[in-house]
Amino acid sequence: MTERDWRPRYIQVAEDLRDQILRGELPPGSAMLSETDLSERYDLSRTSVRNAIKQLKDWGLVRSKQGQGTYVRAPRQRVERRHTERYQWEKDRARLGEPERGETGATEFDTGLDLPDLEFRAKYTIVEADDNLAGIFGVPAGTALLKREYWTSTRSEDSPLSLVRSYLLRDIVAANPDLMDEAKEPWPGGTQNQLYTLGIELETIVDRLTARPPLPEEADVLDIEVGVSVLVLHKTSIDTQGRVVEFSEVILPGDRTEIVHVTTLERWA
Amino acid sequence: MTERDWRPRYIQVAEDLRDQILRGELPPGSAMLSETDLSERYDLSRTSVRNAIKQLKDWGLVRSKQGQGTYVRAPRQRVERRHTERYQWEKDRARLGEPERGETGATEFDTGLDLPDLEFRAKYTIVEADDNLAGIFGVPAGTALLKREYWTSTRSEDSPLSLVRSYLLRDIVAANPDLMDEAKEPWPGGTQNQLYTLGIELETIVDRLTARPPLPEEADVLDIEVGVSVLVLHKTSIDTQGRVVEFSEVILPGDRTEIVHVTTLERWA
DNA sequence: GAGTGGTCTAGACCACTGT
DNA sequence: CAGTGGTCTAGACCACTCC
Repeated sequence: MTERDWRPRYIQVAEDLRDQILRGELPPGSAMLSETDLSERYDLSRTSVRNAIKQLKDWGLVRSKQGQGTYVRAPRQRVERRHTERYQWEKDRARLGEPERGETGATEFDTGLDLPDLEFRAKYTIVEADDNLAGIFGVPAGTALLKREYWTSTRSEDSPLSLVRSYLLRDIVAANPDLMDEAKEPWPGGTQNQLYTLGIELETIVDRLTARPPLPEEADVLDIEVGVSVLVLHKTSIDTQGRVVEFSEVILPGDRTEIVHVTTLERWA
Repeated sequence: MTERDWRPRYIQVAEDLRDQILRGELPPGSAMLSETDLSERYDLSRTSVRNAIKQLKDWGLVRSKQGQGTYVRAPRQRVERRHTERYQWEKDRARLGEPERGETGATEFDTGLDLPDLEFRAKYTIVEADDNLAGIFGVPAGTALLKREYWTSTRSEDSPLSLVRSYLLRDIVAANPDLMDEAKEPWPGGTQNQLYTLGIELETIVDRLTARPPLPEEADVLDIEVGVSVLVLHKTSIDTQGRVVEFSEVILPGDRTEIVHVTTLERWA
């Protein structure tokens, strides 16, 4: 750390520690000096040192555990979600019989993931459409919807890869009682196959993407610091008749998710 | 604020103020009580009150100005980036003559925005490809690249909508000296038209999206708090011969940007 | 000059984790 | 138990803005 710097001391400390982490002197998983040690080391009060550590948390570089210490975060396994290909792939398989679908070896569902070792929990409820959902589906507010919530994770890690809230019109789904039974999840073939059993063919899927800091409960469930961002995906599925048949909100941890979209352009003559 | 709560006082204060903001009792733009006033009001030290305010900043709800006060942030105008349509639209116009392109009334370029009142600054430099860029373009490390940096904003607001770092192979671009002159920006017709003057036709565009907290300098330039997220878009443009001809990194403020991708599925027979 | 937020100190007690 | 981070206090001085 250089002398004579006009910036706040705690920022200088934060940057010094950041550089140590980025240079690999403080490898992922290693413990930092304790706050009291750091305050001696940098000749600062513990409050200022905590300020510096707060910065590092906001940058997503460290995490603290009460009673233990502060550790350098390991860059976690990043997961690619190739939406363009995935949606078509799911559609291609939606009409196949269950054996063929099973043979793909993939647990296919809403998240677009096809890792072989996925695990998830589901919860179904019936809710009434609020103004926002009513607008999306083009139905009156108060219309009954089937709300499906998913917590998806890989078996190897316990922190979920995604949180999903998915909505379907109850009156449409009711034609196949199996679809209203959360115990039937994971449905082999995914949502598009579920819709196929109702005679619905999807034609268009619209992804809308934003980023924001996680809500406290999301940070908790996804096992991320408040200083890490989440991707918010609003996915609208439209069938061949132009009806909105499904809407889902997917919350993804920004530090481990990469969403891929491929646009193929028409050739010039 | 209810009595008897096991959570930290500063969190309770933050939530109390958050609720006041969400209920509209503290409208956007209004000043909050000063830190000293708040510490009297809640019977807490100024440090704890500052802790609460830090929370509100992390949630993106308020901003402080030294010497003035702390103000409720106005929810900013959200900008939609409809990538799927945009890329094709840009390609359709790339071959038109300049008059026709001008007639569309849009300043078209890399960001995918077509607001009529866009303003931006550009900076061109020649750099050598690092390992990462070399891998993307499939060229040896050290190959000369034209690096173009853009700061885009609307004329009505002074905070930029996006930061763009775009890379092109210098040896390809050199065929048209106009393209290496930053004073020629904004190029009517955008990047696809620039490439057209070199005889290059794009066929595929790959968008890769992630979210993370902003770096300090990004937060500064985009005028967002460190507690607000940014969307990071890595866009790779591939021509009809499968060559990567452009790579760009776009930084977008997560609180005002929504990226839209439309996937059209093939019809069942 | 008065008031604001930004930084910083030198303490204190607590909850939690290890041994 | 000792050591850790989490919370909190009651001060202080500073840079900045507005009047």
